[in-house]
Amino acid sequence: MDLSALNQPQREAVLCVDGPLLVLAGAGSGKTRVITHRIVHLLERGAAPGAIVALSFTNKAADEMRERLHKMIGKAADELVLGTFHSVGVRMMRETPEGFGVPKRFGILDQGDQYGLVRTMLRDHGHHGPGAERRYDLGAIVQRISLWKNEFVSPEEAADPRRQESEYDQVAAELYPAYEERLGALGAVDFDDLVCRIAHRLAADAALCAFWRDRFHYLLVDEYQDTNRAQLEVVRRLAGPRENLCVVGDDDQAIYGWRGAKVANILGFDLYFPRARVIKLEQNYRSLPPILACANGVIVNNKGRHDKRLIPQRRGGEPVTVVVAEDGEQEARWVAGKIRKLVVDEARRPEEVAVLYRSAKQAEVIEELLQEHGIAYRILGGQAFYDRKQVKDVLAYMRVLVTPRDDLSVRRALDVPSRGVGSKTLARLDSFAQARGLSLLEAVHRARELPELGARQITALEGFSELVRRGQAIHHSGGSAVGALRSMITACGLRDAVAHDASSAEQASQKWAAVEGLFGGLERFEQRARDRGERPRWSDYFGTLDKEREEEGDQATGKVTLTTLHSAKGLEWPIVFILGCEEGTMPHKRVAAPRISDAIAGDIEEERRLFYVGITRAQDRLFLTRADARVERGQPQKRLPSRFLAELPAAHFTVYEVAKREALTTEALESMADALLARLATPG
DNA sequence: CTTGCTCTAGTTAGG
DNA sequence: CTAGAGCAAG
Repeated sequence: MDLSALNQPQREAVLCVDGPLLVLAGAGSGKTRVITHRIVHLLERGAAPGAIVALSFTNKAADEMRERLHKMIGKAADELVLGTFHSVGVRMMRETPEGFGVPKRFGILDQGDQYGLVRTMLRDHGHHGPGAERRYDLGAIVQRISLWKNEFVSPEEAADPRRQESEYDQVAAELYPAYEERLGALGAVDFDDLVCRIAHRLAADAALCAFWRDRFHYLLVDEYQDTNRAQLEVVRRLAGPRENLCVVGDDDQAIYGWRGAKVANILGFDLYFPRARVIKLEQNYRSLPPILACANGVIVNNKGRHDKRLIPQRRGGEPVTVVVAEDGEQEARWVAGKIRKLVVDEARRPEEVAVLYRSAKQAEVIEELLQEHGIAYRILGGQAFYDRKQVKDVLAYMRVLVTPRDDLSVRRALDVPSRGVGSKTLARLDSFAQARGLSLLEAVHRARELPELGARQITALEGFSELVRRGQAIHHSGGSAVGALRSMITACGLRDAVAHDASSAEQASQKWAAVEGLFGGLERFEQRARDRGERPRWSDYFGTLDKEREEEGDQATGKVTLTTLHSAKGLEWPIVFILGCEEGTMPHKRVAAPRISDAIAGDIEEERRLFYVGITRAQDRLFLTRADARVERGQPQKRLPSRFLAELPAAHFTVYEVAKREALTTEALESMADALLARLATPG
């Protein structure tokens, strides 16, 4: 392998294969390159591809890694164990289910199921519904249970009054054992189990641990600053005394403390692995010097961190621009106008531009304006396509069609659109099915046999039963499953229900557009299978929904990116805007004013890291915008500049005030540009 | 069981 | 201001 493209510390990180290694990889320091080269190096030294495990946090990151390796080593890349902690966890559990104490075919609860479970448990325990003196935030309860599991706090320990600081801790501790029991009864695990159960069992079962240690000889962990306690434990157990472990991360980019990540894992790496070697990658190839000066100037204000800084490898560059607008509207107009100038006048490609913000809602205004200006955009973060209610509903129908024994999906389909089948009827069907060992759908087909059901309910259930039979008839007679799905969806009136729920015609068509997008994805999948002369394997489709979205629906080319700061991590653009650099937004006000439902207190240093992550996304030009006032909850509010702006080194930024007059000038320019464009667009 | 009114909260994400 | 959730009436 050619190592000449690497700098000295990068080369060391690639070659240092014995013992534990911590690579502190600053933003833009060529981290991915180190990981891929290291893997290739291991292979060249004779490691079996299947013995190399590289763990990451998202499927997307894992796929990108595999893609890069594919280019370097070809087919051998397919044998590497590259995946998320969770996906590798599933893989291990499927292979040795008895070792991990799960049934051969265990189910995995998604967040919706999990919430549903906790909701009913709250009710059963009298904390919800009539007579309850308090309404609990479901998410806060679920989060606590999740955090406990990941920190190996047993239900008994959680119930210890000494560790209960709020009412929420009490209620969560009360439900925790019942929740675990219920999971067991369902033969299912939740996402947390995919990691913490692995940790538990590897610790408790020496033979099992030996088996997996023998399989996985070389461990790599990416984004190590995001690992939690359970993930650390999995890594330790798998590494064993051999400690052939390389972790890569950046404590300055730790922004997931609120979901249980422990910066201590990376800060105290040498405590857990005393033999550890530490290599710092500080040379930054991404950004121009003023941007890095700002990044360094901000991040040095944090206390608990590894001492390091970003050293520019590029030259030149303009100072960072701090843009001050009078209000949120003006801020948005200025940004959108600037983007248009960049794209129209300076011929920058839209994909070179990104707009970053703290919370997903901030995208709306920009979105609108970009639409007005006819500039294409894509939105990262926020609610994922497959999490949207309409999409989930239609997907439930699809599952009823192709995997009719999937009770959860039957339940969901039965519920939407409303057809007069509520919780009572469902409970009766459930016990009927349970008693005879039937699936829920079979019980629905035999609704007539249930004497306790009302005539209305029976009619409704028979309607549903008929709907499904027709769909299945089309599907099984060799017709298109998606065609069958379409006819079911049309017949059941889901579209009307969506229209009815929406608050405007525009919103209705937006929501339905998501459904059409899903149909499109399903059709392409079906078509591809046909092209190969096979029957579509829907279980594969359901298993790779996210990838489908990435490949089909989310092409970045020709589009400006709008994203939350969190989702921006790991990405980069030539031109970056960061909106709302104000107290209350960044740092977010909830950090200063926590709630009793907050399981983890906010952390000002984490907010600073988030800002730092934003800054370091920019390659060439960076605009930090803020408004002096903003409409909040319908009322205008005065806003103060973010304290982080005061940390920028004076020599490396300039302030640009969007005065009223200039805003007018901007608009005047815009309308001139419009006129010009219109003339250009008209032939002759 | 569904509908419509009232109340409340309003960060960040992923498997 | 607005979306989602809970509650009381049809």
